[in-house]
Amino acid sequence: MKMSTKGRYGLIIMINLAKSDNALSIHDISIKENISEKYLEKIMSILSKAKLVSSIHGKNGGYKLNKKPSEYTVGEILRVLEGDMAPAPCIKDSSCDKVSTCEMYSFWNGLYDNMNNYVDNKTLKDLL
Amino acid sequence: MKMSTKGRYGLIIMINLAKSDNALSIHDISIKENISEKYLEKIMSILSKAKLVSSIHGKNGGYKLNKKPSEYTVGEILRVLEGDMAPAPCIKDSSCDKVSTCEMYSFWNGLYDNMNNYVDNKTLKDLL
DNA sequence: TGAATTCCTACCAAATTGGTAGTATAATGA
DNA sequence: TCATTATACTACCAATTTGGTAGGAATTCA
Repeated sequence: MKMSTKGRYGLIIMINLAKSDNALSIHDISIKENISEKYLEKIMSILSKAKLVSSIHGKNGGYKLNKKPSEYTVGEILRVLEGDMAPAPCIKDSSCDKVSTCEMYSFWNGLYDNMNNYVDNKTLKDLL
Repeated sequence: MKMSTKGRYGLIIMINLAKSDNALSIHDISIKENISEKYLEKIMSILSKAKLVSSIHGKNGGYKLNKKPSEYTVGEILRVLEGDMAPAPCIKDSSCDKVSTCEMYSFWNGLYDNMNNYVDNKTLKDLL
């Protein structure tokens, strides 16, 4: 039950973008946060493909947010980077036919609701 | 943010033991839950070393709980199998010196509290 | 045109996950 | 006492995930 660096670094990136008026390049963020440019690039690519940020090519380019910080929930950012937070497969894929009698199903489901509720009720702006 | 099979199977095992008056062998549980004996054995060994269950050698042997189901929190079981649920390293190891100014620290800490609170307020008996 | 920048494909090492195999050790009960 | 039924321990292994690195192509600006 840990966040990987992808989720944690991704959130750091988003906070940096939220605090900046102009676009930030990978190079800028790399220096500021001491994360390798190559690894940042990979994380940026995920954020960009998910349309959470948009990119500006060429000189003076970089990345910027697509919405106001208050319009991003932390949940939507983390889900893009880490995938869904369902603690057990039965919560999402319904491949288990024992859910109706399973003692654990409602437990996992409750944990899932709890976590989602927490991350979806914080916006990027709340973190600043 | 997923539970591994170790945590999930481990909880299944504990529920089986909670429902049984006498000791259950790995063989019994393996058949009932369709989990390989060898993998069950590995998980049992973790539970046993953590003193959550005790083992009985020889014929008619097996494993049994050390306490009443109502005296186990689900949290203590999951922590033994999965480790602590701290979503970010800064929550547990204090190796990061930026926590006082970090925008994310209280966010991760809140998530951590939330999850612990949920799993520590359910007992094994609650799951039955 | 040249520098700065993103974009894309590939590769890689280490750790974790989800096991399997074989044998030693202990307890029981006939 | 001895075969049977269990756990205990050590070692191995394949697949996946994590956390990167390398190199070059495409784009934009000055």
